[in-house]
Amino acid sequence: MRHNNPMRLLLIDATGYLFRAFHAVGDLRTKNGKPSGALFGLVSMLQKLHQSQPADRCACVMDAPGKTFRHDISPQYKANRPPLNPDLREQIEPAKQFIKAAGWPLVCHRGVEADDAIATLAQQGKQLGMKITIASGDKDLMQLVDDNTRLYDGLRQKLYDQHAVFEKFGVAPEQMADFLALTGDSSDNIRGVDKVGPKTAAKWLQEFHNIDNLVKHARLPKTTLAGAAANQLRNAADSGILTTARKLTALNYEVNLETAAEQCKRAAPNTAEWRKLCELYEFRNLASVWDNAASKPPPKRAKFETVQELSRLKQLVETARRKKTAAVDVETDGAPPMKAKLVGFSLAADEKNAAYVPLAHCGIDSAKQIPEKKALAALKPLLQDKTTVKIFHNGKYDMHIFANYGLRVCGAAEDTKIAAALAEPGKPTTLESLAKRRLQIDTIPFRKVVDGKTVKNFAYADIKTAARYAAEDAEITRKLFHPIIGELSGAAKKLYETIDRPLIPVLLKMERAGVQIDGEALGKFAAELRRRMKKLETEAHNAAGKKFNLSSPRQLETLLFDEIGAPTVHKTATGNARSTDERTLEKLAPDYPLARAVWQYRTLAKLASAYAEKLPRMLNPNTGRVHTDFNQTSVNTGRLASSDPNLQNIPVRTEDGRKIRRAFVAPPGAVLISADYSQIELRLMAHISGDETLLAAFAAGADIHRRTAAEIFGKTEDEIDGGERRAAKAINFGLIYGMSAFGLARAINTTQARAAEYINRYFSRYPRVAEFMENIRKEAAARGYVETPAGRRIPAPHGGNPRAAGRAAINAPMQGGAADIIKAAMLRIDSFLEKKHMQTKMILQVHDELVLESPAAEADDVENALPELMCGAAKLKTPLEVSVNRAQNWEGAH
DNA sequence: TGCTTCACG
DNA sequence: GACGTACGTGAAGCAG
Repeated sequence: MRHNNPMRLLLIDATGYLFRAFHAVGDLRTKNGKPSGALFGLVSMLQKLHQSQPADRCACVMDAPGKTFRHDISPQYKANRPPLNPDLREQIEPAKQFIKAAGWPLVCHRGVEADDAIATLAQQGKQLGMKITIASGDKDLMQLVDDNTRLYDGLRQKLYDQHAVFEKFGVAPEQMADFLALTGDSSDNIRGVDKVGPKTAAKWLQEFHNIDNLVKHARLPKTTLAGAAANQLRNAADSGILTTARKLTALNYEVNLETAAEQCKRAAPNTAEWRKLCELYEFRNLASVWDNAASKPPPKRAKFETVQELSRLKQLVETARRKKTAAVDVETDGAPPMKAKLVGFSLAADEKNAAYVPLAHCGIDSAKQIPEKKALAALKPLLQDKTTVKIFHNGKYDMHIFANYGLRVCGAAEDTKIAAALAEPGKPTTLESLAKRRLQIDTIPFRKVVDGKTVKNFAYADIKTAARYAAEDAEITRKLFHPIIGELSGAAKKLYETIDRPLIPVLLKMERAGVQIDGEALGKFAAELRRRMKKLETEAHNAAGKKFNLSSPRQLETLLFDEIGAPTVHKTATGNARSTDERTLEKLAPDYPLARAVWQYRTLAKLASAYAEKLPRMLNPNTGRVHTDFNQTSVNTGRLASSDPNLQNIPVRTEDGRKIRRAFVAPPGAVLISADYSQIELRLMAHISGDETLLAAFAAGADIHRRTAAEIFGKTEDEIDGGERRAAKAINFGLIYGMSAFGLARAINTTQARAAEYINRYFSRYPRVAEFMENIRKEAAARGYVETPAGRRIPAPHGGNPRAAGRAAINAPMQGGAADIIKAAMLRIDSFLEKKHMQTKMILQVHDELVLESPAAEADDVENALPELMCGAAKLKTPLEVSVNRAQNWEGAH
């Protein structure tokens, strides 16, 4: 037995996955009609399992035809199963072929159910001291969980240990067989005790531990087990139903298998066979999954060097220019991009060498560093060489740093982070994770170099350690470039070359331009907010009868629900607490002064701390402006995200909130111009669905909500009242999110039945929209992704709540499509401003809105040009519409 | 670090 | 029969 480093055994319930995939993926077929959905689901799951649950031994276990010992116990066992779907049956044999081609040991024996084979292998593994993971979603297998055995539900990505089993069922794993016998199992046609469901079964087993003891107590003359369920328990015990059920739910740990757990070694994948199968079933994305890991040797590592002589740096620059490619990476003191100081840079000038050039390290080893000015002067010809490709990973950051030193990056620049986000949408794009995933290289973690304590920032790292880390970053970036770029094809390649890559310098300009903030006005407003908060705090303390922290949901929960006795409105998302969110407080406000005071306090607290006080602190002392960071890869749908500070969530909905927006100002002699797309996501829905009624409404330039109301309420637009228009607006809004009757009912404060009726009427008036919703759900499940009209792939969530996944799939093409369009518009606007040599600058993007700062003399020309620049960014079946306004501040320009 | 809440489109 | 309940973010403040 190995104690320190136990062997890991992975047992996969392949039959279970095949069945679940068959229902989850839906009707996917090859072009000549062979069903392939279940296979696709199973094979992708197996491949993911292999990565997420690494193991020394593993087995794919499948059911085999034939009667088992359970049929001898009860002839009814599984007798209620409908006949196997022929499409599913057809996929069982190919599933085995895929498993074999991947090199996984396959365990499949006539007369042995997968569950029992897994139990037997797990038992063997335990005796050998292995750590066991069972990959299955089947609750029958929960009984195998113990100190060394976990169950992993790959579809839901949930790992069950003893604690998690108890959490879910209310019983320990070793009680699961009793639990299932009591509740019965309709899918296996096991009759349990009538009137006993999971709650009662768990309650009984918590008190009496097992069935024998439970039945014993149930038969005592003075038993506490009374009521209908207890009577049924005695009946089931008397009639033998319970004994039979218990025999059926117990797993058999001793079935005959030809393979022992110890021998379940994974063989090398047969990549030729695998490719053949993938071609046959048209799984293009899966064909090459084994190529990287198995057949390719780990890449040769570069030689790392520290450059402390100017002449050597010049040599490297020459090499890079001769090679026409260089990977470049900067190291800084970690300050925000506009303020950060350069500490050093690294350069991978060819495949074999990666160099680090320390510039501003401050330890005892720092004497021999090339003077910063000389080093940058030597680097400049490379950064500005139009014929040499500069490869960065998140190049916008490096460009900021160089720009801080007056150095512009010109000519071809590539970005492995942006490219990776398009090549493998949804996967992490950090250098570290790409190195691991694509090159099988474990990089030195940044934390190992800069721990934040003894080494405050990169400048304090000793040069040797710093060089190893930094040179590696350049090496990895260079190694990643060709494979990632090579993988981009079709729409992804076009998006990279024409949208996402050219957007980098545009975003760089926007961030560097920043936005002017009236700090003084914000300071005054903050003081006012604090005064109003103080009053509300006193009110709340009086209402509560004691002092407490109004910002603590925990304290408020106790006060409101336990001490004051307000009714719970709803639980929090995790189900751990009674929510005190806005919805709750609003509901309780009329009856509970405490709720009303905290509700108002919260609103003000948010405005004060997140905006009125935060924004002036974010002013850059050099520029006197606020500079955000636009992130191109953090949103799966392709939207931009803004952070440090986030300028995409500046308040607008309330009067107090708009005061914040009023502090976003144009400098003297300039104006702010805001241009926003009207209903862009709804227009995309019209475009994608092709619904003629909806397209016609947009083509006619109708008030879309009024028109929708007229359609669903069967009236003319003139007859529509305010309430009806509001309802229609909520529906239009909800459509984009894949609404449910529940959600709509809540949004417009009506009954679920009425909301369902509205939705039905909508779909009968706009049938192609209903079709689109259904198709996109299916497509997401079948392919694992959906696409925007420009072909940007957005991964569909898998596992978790399938309804939520469907909604995300509906939303993605519209949210992502709008993002593609506004990005294209930004590029057009940037080119326009450059061509006209204008001083006007784009400064903000808020998903469907662009904000520009324009000298008064240019404002008319810009305002006139914007509609065409933005509306011409995409050709849709419906016209795009933009509204443009200008003012001295952002609020006024809206 | 995770949870809760809340600002935006 | 319970559960959860519109999509996508970033950030603050609390509590452990």
